[in-house]
Amino acid sequence: MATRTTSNGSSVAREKLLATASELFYREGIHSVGVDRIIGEAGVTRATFYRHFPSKEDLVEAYLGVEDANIRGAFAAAEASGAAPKQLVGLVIDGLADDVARHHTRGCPFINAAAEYPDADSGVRKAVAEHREWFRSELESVLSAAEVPDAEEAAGQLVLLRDAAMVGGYLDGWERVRPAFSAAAARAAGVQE
Amino acid sequence: MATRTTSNGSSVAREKLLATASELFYREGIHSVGVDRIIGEAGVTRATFYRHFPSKEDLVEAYLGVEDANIRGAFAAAEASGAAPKQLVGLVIDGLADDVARHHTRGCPFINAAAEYPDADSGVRKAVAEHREWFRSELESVLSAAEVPDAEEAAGQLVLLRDAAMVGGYLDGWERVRPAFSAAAARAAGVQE
DNA sequence: TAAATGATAGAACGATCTTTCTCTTTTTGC
DNA sequence: GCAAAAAGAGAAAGATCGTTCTATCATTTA
Repeated sequence: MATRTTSNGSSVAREKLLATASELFYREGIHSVGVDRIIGEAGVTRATFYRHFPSKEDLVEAYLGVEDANIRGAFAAAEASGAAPKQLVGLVIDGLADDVARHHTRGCPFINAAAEYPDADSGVRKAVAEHREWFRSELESVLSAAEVPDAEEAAGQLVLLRDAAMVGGYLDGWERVRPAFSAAAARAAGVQE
Repeated sequence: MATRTTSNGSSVAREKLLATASELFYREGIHSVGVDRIIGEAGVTRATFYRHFPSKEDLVEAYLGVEDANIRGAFAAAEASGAAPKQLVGLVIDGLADDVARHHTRGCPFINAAAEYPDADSGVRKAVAEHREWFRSELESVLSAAEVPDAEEAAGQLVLLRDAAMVGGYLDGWERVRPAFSAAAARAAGVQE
């Protein structure tokens, strides 16, 4: 009786593969996780895997797509909360910190992926570049709306700080990074701590 | 007539292996570079490789050791320059920036390695942790000597900023990161820009 | 000079990698 | 209810992975 397609028309096997791979790629790295492992834990056969993803790299790109969509969703939710522009800046910064502390304790999926893909022309690196470009401009528009002076420079600093928070949270522990991040982010965005 | 040991008593083959591996590991990632590739480019045989490094992981740790030694050397050179403590802070910050801009354009070797080694108990991750611990305390002592108020917090911020500079320099290009890094680093260390 | 060490050369191990294939069963869309 | 599509099951390809081995040759050390 088990259905084979999910409510939004996608395939159950595909979604299971993507969820399993996302978890494994993030937790253990991309080259370290083989296709056998993914299909085993997803409870799916090899043929099914290759029906949905022509190659492993397609799956990797889909994984980054999931991470990208998650973050875009978080921004969209914050913006839909009806907060005033200046409040939104604080919400975004708190949201970034909360994300590092609770969900991304193994570093940034994009930074980690880039460490494994040196070729800047590869699909993976293009996905990374596009995500970062979006993130930067999204921050800039939030800061602009809040009338932060020199929003472009401030956005650049926030990108910098979030990269550092991701890396430091992973390698040194979030508690050790939190004070420096909070102070610097608040100052960069021109809000009181 | 070619000698088999180098001037400081080490083995020529070992040094060639280490130099080749360091280059390849940094440029292309660790799991992406196989032993065959390393011995091929080093012009050394498999048996020689395993004589000097019982396993690939030993070579990886030796590679991180080289990177660690390079940075320690740079700090030692700056300290031996005879600059006054307050000048030394500026020298160090400039040195970090210069290093990112010129030598470490593929990111931080330690951060990249950690992305590929999720097990915090592994030898690689221990090497990463030790390096970061040393780096942090070294910065703190430089800042303390310059009588920077709250050197511990300032050191934490500089670690953060250097991580970010490494990552951002690799993924976004150094020119895009430089302004934010320079401004934030100078402010964190309490020196004028 | 003799013995010990280090390096060369190359085959080969078993494991794992990504990918392709055939065949059967189940579910979906019309 | 029927044809088409999706998934299950499993073998197997071919490549590469890290590692071990047995030889032979060159160099260093005693």
